[in-house]
Amino acid sequence: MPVPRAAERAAALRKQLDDANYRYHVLDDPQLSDADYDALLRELMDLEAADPKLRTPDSPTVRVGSAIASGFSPYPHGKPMLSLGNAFDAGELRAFDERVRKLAGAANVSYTCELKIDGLAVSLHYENGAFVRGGTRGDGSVGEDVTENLRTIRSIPLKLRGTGVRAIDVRGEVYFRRSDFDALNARREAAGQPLFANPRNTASGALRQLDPRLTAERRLSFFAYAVGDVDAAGFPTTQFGLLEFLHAQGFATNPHVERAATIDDVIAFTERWDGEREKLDYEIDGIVVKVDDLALQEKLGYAGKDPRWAIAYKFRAREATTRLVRIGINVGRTGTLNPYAELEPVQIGGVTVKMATLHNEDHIRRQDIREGDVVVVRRAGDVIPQVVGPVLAERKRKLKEFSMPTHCPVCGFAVDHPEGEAMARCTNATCPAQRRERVRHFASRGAMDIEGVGDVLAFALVDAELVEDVSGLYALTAERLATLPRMGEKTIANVLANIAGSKKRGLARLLFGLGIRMVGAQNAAILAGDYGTIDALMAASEADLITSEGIGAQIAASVVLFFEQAANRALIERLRAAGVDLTAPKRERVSAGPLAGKTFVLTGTLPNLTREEASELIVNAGGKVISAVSKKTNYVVAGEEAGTKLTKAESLGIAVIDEDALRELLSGT
DNA sequence: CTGCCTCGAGTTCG
DNA sequence: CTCGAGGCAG
Repeated sequence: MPVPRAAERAAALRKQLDDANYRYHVLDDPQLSDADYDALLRELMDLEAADPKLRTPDSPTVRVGSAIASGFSPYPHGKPMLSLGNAFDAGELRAFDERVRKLAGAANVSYTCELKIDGLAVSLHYENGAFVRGGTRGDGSVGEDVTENLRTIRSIPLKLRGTGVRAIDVRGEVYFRRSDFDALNARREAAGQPLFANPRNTASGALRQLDPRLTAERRLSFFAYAVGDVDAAGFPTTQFGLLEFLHAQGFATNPHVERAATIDDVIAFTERWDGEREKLDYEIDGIVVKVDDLALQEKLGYAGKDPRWAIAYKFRAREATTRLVRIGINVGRTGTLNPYAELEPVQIGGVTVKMATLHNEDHIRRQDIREGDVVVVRRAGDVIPQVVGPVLAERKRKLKEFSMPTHCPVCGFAVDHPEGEAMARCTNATCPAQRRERVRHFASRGAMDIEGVGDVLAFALVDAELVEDVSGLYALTAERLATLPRMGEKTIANVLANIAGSKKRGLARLLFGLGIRMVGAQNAAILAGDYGTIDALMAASEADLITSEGIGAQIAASVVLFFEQAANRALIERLRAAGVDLTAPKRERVSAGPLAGKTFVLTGTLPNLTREEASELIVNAGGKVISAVSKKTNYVVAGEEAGTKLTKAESLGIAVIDEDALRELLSGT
């Protein structure tokens, strides 16, 4: 016989832990700290371990996970689990509404709008108030039995709280909270394990773990939103009422649900959440719209597999999975080896993505990305595609780990990868890839701004050996250009005129164009302004150079090193002989002006000004334009489609102004 | 030495 | 836009 006091204590603990779970996961109003919860849970586990007879199937201790399964048995669904038709814009929602109203023979139909959680649909079966088993959606009629894993999810009640329910199948979504996902990845990073790519695929993997203890560690969550077969008294008559019913039974239901009286309200709901979805602690991929009246749902019925009474409005995707076919290597103008991913083309947010940067070797290893993997691809800031990580569950066979080549893929020279540095470099200064990139950079907009000499022509010139280094551009003749394909008379004349025109861009742009390591547009302008001529700069020692604002030992050393090279000195002489302006125009020091001492950051697209124009106006008024928002920023000028800088500004409480407000500041009013 | 503020470099698609 | 890393103030 168990000691009665132990049995009583176990029952009391169970009740306390159960209540704590309910308050935390369903009511979102925790009253017990995590540490206290863990202490109580451990006490109960000890009691149960000392006397196995004290164990009950609905004890909170099952949530830490029990025996390892060898595979999953099939889980047949009573009523099939639905798939929904999709709508991608307001027009398709209206068409859906019209169909519904016509079939219903009603002038107006009201709907419920629910967030479509990006997780995995599951079905949970309860008998006489207790959770008995649960399975994944599978093909809708048969899924996999993942009962033991579902037990570990704390927002799934092991006992129903209400009475009168004899049997019920509750449907809902298992998902990962972003905060739990980030914490999991932080733990993995600390342990040197590869990171998971996104919450959805990780949740899917976690639910299909054979060892429930691993599932328990992942901390999944659950929202209930529908029922299958049900045998209960006092069942609600609307979808909205159904959600309230589920909540009363102890299920977490999503709080952001609304009744919509008309399709216009539905559309307003979808638009609102498309903008606010980033603010949630979980990912949603759309809005589920259902006819609110359950009797009307029944009447409308099904068209094939899809119900006629519900539709899923899908947001434009920001993320997709595709296969990574190959990892290629580009060589940059500074010799950096830049790995990139060749992808099977995939649509993301309306564009086809087939390439994405992989940054560097470290990044690839940290994410454990390999050729042949199925990967998650995202458009960062909705523009530049990036490979977030592999979907490990899809890695069916062994794939080779990535390693950076030890020799330059273009010229075959040794690759230098200093300890502790992110980038590997080709050591050959005359590497054809580097020469091509240097010519392209020299002609680019921020540098000498030679229209017509973009990457295609720059590469062709180097490959055809018409241009060996940037000074070669000034030695080009019409006859030589004519030997290249697609170069007609007119094009040739234009290109030559533009090259000639670039001779008077001045020292600052030229310095930037030369591509000295660590000398970008900003530092080039500072050096040009301080030294005035290239001869003065070439004569400067490291000690001289570091007296310039923002120039430290490393940059100074890089500049000196560049001008020490005989090849570079010869290059400068050829530029001089060609008549290229090697002096800086007088730096107009605007220390007064309406914007004196103020710093600005530009983001987004302004209605009437380009970024360059806005920047020039600010500088001419004595202000300063910097690239990143920090506490020292005075104003953020935001236009259409402003990015993360706007968010940052808001969080730092920095003044955000539009173009009109900027003009007011400029005019000094 | 640390933490913040900058700048440099490479980035995709239409 | 993002990441890495240099410069510099505290």
